[in-house]
Amino acid sequence: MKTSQSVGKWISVLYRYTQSYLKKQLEPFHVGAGQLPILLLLFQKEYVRQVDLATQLQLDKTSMARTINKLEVSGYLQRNRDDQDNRAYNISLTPKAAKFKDKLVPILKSWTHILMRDFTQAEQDQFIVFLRKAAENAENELKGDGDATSGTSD
Amino acid sequence: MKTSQSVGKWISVLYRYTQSYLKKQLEPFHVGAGQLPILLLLFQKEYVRQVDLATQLQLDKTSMARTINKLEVSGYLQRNRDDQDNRAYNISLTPKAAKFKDKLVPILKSWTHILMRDFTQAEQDQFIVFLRKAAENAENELKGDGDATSGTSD
DNA sequence: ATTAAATAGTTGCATATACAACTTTATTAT
DNA sequence: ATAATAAAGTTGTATATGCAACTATTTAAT
Repeated sequence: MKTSQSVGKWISVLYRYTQSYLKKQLEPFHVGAGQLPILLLLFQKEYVRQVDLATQLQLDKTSMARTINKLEVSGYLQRNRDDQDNRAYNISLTPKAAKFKDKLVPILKSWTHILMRDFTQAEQDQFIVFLRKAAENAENELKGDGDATSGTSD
Repeated sequence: MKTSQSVGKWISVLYRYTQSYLKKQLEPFHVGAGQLPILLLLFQKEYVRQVDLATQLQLDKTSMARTINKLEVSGYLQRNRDDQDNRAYNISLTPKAAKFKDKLVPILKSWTHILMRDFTQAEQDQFIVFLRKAAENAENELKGDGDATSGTSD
């Protein structure tokens, strides 16, 4: 099998399909697909500093700034200056966002369900293991992990 | 394991890391990551109609139009009106693109190697099977039904 | 304390991409 | 043949995202 190209290709396809599906499903709520990860994280944390959102979601901080801005304008988030650090914002959900949770979670589950059709539970788990491992490998490469020796052999 | 969110998340992370890596590697050649799939396809087909490029790469035709335009401006592609159909363009590589192949392929391979570090060959194959299957499931959902059995060629 | 260096955020600019609406050509149906 | 419909491409507009450069603060160094 010609692995060289396929991984990237299918990841790209899956990414775009996912964006497309979520965009459509989320239309009634005036939320974009890119905004979801923030909400999801905040369903669990109460409040998080903006920079930490970027780090934890592995997004550029400038993208984060803009995405948060959209969510604030549409009334899902609020920003408060951190008492300790006057540069930082603490981001937290509004009641509107809390109420939205019950709509959002099923949408996400439905998409996962669609993607994983005909996967056994074991396969699903294995798939996720692969994805995480690949992501970790990617991250080690991009933030210089030093050992870049394995390069182009094949 | 919490599958519901993870698949989408890691796909997104992998997609973005891939774009980032390729962008950097391709900088010297003035080619963007989004332009690669077209070149790769044309390394194998001599010429392809614009609309077929979009279909085969599973990209929107308007995105395709713009991407092809960039590649034409930077001298990698040429468009010729189809003799039979005066609406259609046949897209083909320029010599510049042909020469670029020797640089491009290793870059792609290196990224795959990075992602697949510590994967056995069997795991790599399995991973690809999962990705394709998920993509097929997604496609079946988004385009109601239809033939997602692109199979064989990649 | 002052200054230098690091951090949190923002803005400008660029790429990748999709959807809707539109133009130009082809194809089909009557 | 005509009209109606479909297909190939393009343009306007919007989202998601990253990098460089910049501002405002905080922290570390001397």
